[in-house]
Amino acid sequence: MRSLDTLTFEDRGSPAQRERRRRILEAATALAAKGGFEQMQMRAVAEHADVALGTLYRYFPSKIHLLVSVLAQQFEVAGENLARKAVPGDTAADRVMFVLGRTTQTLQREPNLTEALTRAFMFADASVAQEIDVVAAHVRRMLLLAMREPGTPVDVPEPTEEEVAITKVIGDVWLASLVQWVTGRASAHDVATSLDVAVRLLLREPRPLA
Amino acid sequence: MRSLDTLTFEDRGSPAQRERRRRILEAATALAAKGGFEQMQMRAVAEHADVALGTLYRYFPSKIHLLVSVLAQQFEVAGENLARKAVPGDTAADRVMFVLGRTTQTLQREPNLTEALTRAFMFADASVAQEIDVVAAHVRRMLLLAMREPGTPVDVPEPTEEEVAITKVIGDVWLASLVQWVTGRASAHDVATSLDVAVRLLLREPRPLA
DNA sequence: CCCGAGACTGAAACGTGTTCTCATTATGCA
DNA sequence: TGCATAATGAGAACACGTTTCAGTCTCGGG
Repeated sequence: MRSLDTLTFEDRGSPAQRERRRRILEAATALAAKGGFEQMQMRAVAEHADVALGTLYRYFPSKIHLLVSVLAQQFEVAGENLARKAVPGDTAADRVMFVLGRTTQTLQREPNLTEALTRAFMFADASVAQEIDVVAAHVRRMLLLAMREPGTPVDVPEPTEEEVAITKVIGDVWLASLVQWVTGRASAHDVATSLDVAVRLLLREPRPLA
Repeated sequence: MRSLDTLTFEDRGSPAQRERRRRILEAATALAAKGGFEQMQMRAVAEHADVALGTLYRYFPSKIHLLVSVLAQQFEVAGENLARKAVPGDTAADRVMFVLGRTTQTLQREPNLTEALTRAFMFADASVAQEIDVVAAHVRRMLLLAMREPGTPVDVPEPTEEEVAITKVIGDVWLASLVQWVTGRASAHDVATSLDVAVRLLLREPRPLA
């Protein structure tokens, strides 16, 4: 079965097909925002998007694939917004915290949607690797952008191993915190605190060679 | 050794009930070890444990509850083994890495079981908070034990905020790495590397390394 | 314009987690 | 002991993700 959903593949197909895909993602987003993971049901998505259930499954081979694709779409928008103007903050830690705080706030404004997307992301297995990579790349890029001096291109010069390692750790902490938040095991404040601690510990200055 | 509250809960009921509970956990563990999350099916657990399906659900209100309870049990055993002798290593980082490496290795020796337990843990919602807390407490305790000088009791003196924050971050990274491993998005080596990086960054000695 | 290959639809069907029903058995108490 | 209550067993039933299938529609090549 052909997978249709990475960015490069998104533009494939006839206009009618792109339109169907758009309607499906829109319906999935709306339903997830309304009732979270459990209430975003495949039959309901198909109905709202006005496609047959079989067609929905041709476009997205599982509920998890669909939700992770929604997540990728959300991060794409967030990444674009972020790239529009320079990240404020004097130190890397400040800038990273700004980005994390802003994105986290956006996510928390739609708690049901975030719950659905986070759980899907966590439950995804190897078959969703392609979609997962899209999301991971967005996150990595956002964090690297923030760690660099404002105005510096994100990939020139190549990020150091240390920088990549730090973005990985921060991404992990962010994800784990979000999971705790969506499952009601941590408050929004707890999430902010965890991130603050992690960023302070990881990006404290001056950074001795590690 | 009854160090944690679960045991008080676990010991409730008649001998026949405790025996049923034991058989259920045993069957769940065996089935998960054999076929992972998907193949640990509730009907099969009930059959292997020789209880009716309804009874299984009276003891564990969902598959997730059951698997997280198995996880708590596993960590209890691991914690006991760990407490038996002092953690080797000259620095906190060394000792934490030792504990993480050893536990991770144990988990990776039963990949299907670990997959099942990790996914259940990640998928758990607020209704599983009690079981989740047991697991989290075990992890926190293990890491604090390793960070302290060998022989120091883990709770005397009270862990500092910084110590607790660090254990939280390390726990998050550990969990995120495990998720990536069980979903085939990272190799065992990748997990070790992630943990090593995180621990080095978080627990680097105050003075630049000698 | 027509044809054939896919794509789409509508509906049924399947698998597994979960719930429900009701008869039977175990338990604790007067 | 005998009874009220709760726990258990056996199995049907239900919900939702997923698959399948027969028929219909669409579209690009001849």
